[in-house]
Formats: sequence, C-alpha cells, structure tokens
Amino acid sequence: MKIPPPSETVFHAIESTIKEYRRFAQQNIAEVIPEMTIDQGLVLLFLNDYPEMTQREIAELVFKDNASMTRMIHTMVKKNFIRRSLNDEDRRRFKLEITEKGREVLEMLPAIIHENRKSSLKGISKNELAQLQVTLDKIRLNCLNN
Amino acid sequence: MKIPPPSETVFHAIESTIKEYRRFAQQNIAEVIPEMTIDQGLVLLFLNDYPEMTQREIAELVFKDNASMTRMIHTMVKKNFIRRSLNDEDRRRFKLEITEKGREVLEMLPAIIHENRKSSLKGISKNELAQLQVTLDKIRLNCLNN
DNA sequence: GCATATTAATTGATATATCAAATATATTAG
DNA sequence: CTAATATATTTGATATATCAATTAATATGC
Repeated sequence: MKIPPPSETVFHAIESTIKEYRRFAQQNIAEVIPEMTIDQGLVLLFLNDYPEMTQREIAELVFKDNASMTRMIHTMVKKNFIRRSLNDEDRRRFKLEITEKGREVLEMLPAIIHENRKSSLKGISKNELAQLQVTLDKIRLNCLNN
Repeated sequence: MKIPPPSETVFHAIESTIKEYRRFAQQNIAEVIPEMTIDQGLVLLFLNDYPEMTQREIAELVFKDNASMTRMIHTMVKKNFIRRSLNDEDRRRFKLEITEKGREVLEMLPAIIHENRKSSLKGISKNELAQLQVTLDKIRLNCLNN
C-alpha cells in the first residue's frame, strides 16, 4: 500500500499552518517581551480574567495537559510573571497571582495578540472561517470517538 | 483591549484538531508498534521511498527543522529502526539505511496510517477538504509574509 | 466516621520544537 | 589556488507534550 506524502494531506496543511502561525506570533511577542512565549502569554491573560482558576482549569482553557501546565507555571514563577501561594480553602490547590512585572506585560499583550490574529486572517471572510471551524470540528470529533 | 478566549478562535480549533489527530494516530500505531511515534513512522516511510535523501531533505518533507531531525534520527538509530553510515561522496552528509527491524515495521505502517487518515476524515466531502486546504493556506501565507 | 473514591498537582521518562552558535566539509570568486 | 561563502549536521539552552505513576487533600458511600 502506497501512502501519499504528508505534504499532500490535510493533516500536513493543518500542522504546518499552526506551526507557521505560532512562529509568527512568537516572533511578534518576543520583539516586545523577549522572555515570554505565546503559551505563557495566554496563561497570563486568563489568570487576569479569571483569578480564581485552578491550574487544571487554566490548562483546559488553553488546551494543555496538567503536567505541561505544572511546568509552565514553574517557569512563569521563575521568570517572575506570577507568584504562587497556598490556598487555605482547598489545600490541594494553589493561588496564582500576577506580579508587578506580569502586570506590565499584560499592558502590552492584548494589542500584540489582536494584531497577530488580525494579520494572519487577512483576506479571509467570516463565512470561510466559520466553514473552517466546522470542518476541523468534524475531524476532531472523528478522532475523539475512536 | 479584551481578547477572546482561545477556545473561540480558529487557532484553537486548528491546534486542538491536530493534537487530537496526533493522539488518535499515535495510539493506533502504538497498539501495533509500541516504541514508534507517528513522526518516526513518517520518516521511515520516506527513507524507504527516497533512500538517497539527506537529513535536511527529509526534515523538510515531514515539516521538521534540522535540529529536531538530528535528534529523531538519533533515537531511531538507538531503537534500531535505521543505521547511519558515512557518505563518501559528500562527507558532510550521512547515509541512512533501514534495518531489518525497520523493514518489519514498514510492513505494517501503511495500513495503519491509511486507516487513521480515513477514519478521521469520515463524513467530510472532497470539496470540503479542498476548501479546508485553501483556507489554511491563506492563513499560512499571511504568517509567512510577515 | 472510616474506607474508598475522586480531585489537584507533581514527577519521571521520553519525544519533540526552536533558536542560535558551532563544526566540518564543499563550493566558488577572484 | 586560497579566501570567502555556503551547506549539512550537530549541540546547548530552553520550552513544551504525553503517558503513567505518585502524593496529598478532599468528598462520599455505607
């Protein structure tokens, strides 16, 4: 059985698109905030909007798994974007607080992210985007149910 | 400026779809060939079809960067799927040969990959897939040119 | 109330990604 | 030919992904 090269499959298209977007977005963020990654940026934004979230809930929102989130939080604490303290109501959880430095970053992030999204979607109609979501969802569900 | 949560963006849809597909495909491969990853499988298939390829060329085909490819080749050698030897025509390059064990794996791979692709694209028309490719390509190009 | 189950987070092992710098070899311009 | 340039691969540093096992705390069934 002959397999078409990945370059001809939708999977390759999906993967290369998201990689290119991540590279592009990362570069634009790094220009302004050198030591911040896209994923860390998203986590920061969410912590700001939902300060009470547990690591698990944030992980789910930004589509990471728990183990990855634990490690991301560690590096974000090490870089002094956030602070972690015990949560007395439920001692399995932690309180995650944004530091002063984290707040400064938060001032700049939304504009960059907005611009990234906007310029990478240039020339694509609302309809087309909606259709994209629909098709991707079909694929995702096919994979989930197997 | 308020940023929509990633769960509402196409980027999230793209990323979660490819992640779900990878998880699904990996699981199906691991059932038959426990110590093989999807990416290693693709590399093996390509080496088989194009035995003369350099690491760089294979990297490009499977959409990896050189550094990642170097490391993938190392682990594939360690797992005894391929063998590496010097290339006398150009001593910067290496010759990559598939081992007996690699050949056995190659017997099984195409059927699994084919089935993975087929079942994850169930219920999606040719037209829809083509449209998906077109839209993704627009996004990818937007990112590339910035 | 205690045994059992569930939940939150962590850890270890392994694989991969990305950037930048380094190494080794080959090619080319003058 | 030789100096400069280009190419193939590697390496180091850092970040992330995934699975499985573990720890610690809380919730629940009986």
